[in-house]
Amino acid sequence: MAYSETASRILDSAERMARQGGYNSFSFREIAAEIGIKSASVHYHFANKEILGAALAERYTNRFLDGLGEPGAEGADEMLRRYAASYRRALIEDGQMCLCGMFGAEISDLPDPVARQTRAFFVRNIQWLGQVFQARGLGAEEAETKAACMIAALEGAMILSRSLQDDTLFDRIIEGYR
Amino acid sequence: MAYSETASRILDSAERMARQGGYNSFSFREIAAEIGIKSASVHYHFANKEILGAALAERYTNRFLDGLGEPGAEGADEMLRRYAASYRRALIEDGQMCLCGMFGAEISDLPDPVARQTRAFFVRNIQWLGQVFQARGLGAEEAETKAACMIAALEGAMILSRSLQDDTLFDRIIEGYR
DNA sequence: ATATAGCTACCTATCGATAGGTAGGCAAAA
DNA sequence: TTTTGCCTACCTATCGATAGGTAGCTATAT
Repeated sequence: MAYSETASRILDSAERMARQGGYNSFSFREIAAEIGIKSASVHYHFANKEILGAALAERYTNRFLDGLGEPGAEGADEMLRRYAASYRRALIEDGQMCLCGMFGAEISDLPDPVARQTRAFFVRNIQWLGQVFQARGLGAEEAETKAACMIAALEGAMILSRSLQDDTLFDRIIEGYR
Repeated sequence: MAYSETASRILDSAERMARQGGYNSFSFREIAAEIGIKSASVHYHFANKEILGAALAERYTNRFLDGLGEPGAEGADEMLRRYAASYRRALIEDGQMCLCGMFGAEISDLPDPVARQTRAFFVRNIQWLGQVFQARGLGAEEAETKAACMIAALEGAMILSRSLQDDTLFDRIIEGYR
């Protein structure tokens, strides 16, 4: 899906808000005010909130996986290091939570299309990381469990580091994965 | 703080909603409707939302730590097993997120009193678990990092298991800690 | 014993602000 | 001439919060 200039700016704005306070923290009005249009015009680009929310999660997932490249592009150790570095960038450079970590926490209250896209983020990430762990010689099942372990640790590390306002905590937590 | 019958029911109701959808997902009106009083009466017990939110996090933290007992009550391995089991209960029996994991994810959007109580949850949990890891012979600093690691893994495991609607995933993720 | 005063735990009614969402118009581009 | 992208001008529902009132209990003072 290629988004127009305005649609992209809507998504940028919504993503920033959602990564700070979750699904209920972005609104058509606030997005519109931020990018300089009217809230009715936001509805022109995204008919309703669940469509916007699902688009948010989908774009985030695609960008995230694109940023990772192919799981076999380099040696397994290097790919694991890269994976952790992606989360580190999201936390330290953007100063924000992982969008799908946030949505995942509140998933039971999300409209179905948003919940489905959120699940897709985790499924695709487990697959990607699972391939890296398989390259390290693990069986398919064990590799997926290891992948889920690492993703859980990274999402949790983001929550703790942000809560305690201590970026070095994130680094110390993920030290085993670098 | 000892709460009256009604105040406790308000907290119960708000906690359930907050653990599903975060800080913005509980409202005075909905709580009131659920327990059979008017929203103005909820304000009688908790003057405003940030006071209610902070009380929520404080009660949750106290209950959680009370449920754990003293970190030196049994051997370190047993205490670690108990700690993980507390999260498992919250997830599997209640079918809900950790309240402070949820608040932690959205901490940058929370009123200060709520954010402070949320931080207190993590600080006190790291201290508790840190003592267990020290009992295993680790130095104070290393023990606290290990503690943060484990808490991060558990909070993350809750998010993944709930998102993917797979309770067995939680167990597989925390297998190393049991 | 009774009047006074204050507290508790609710109520009704309403406030301004904000939420998501819609109908219909208008100007420029295709 | 139709589509695109925005606008004005609304709507209904809900938000947190407040004002003012009431029934019933308790404690003190007369």
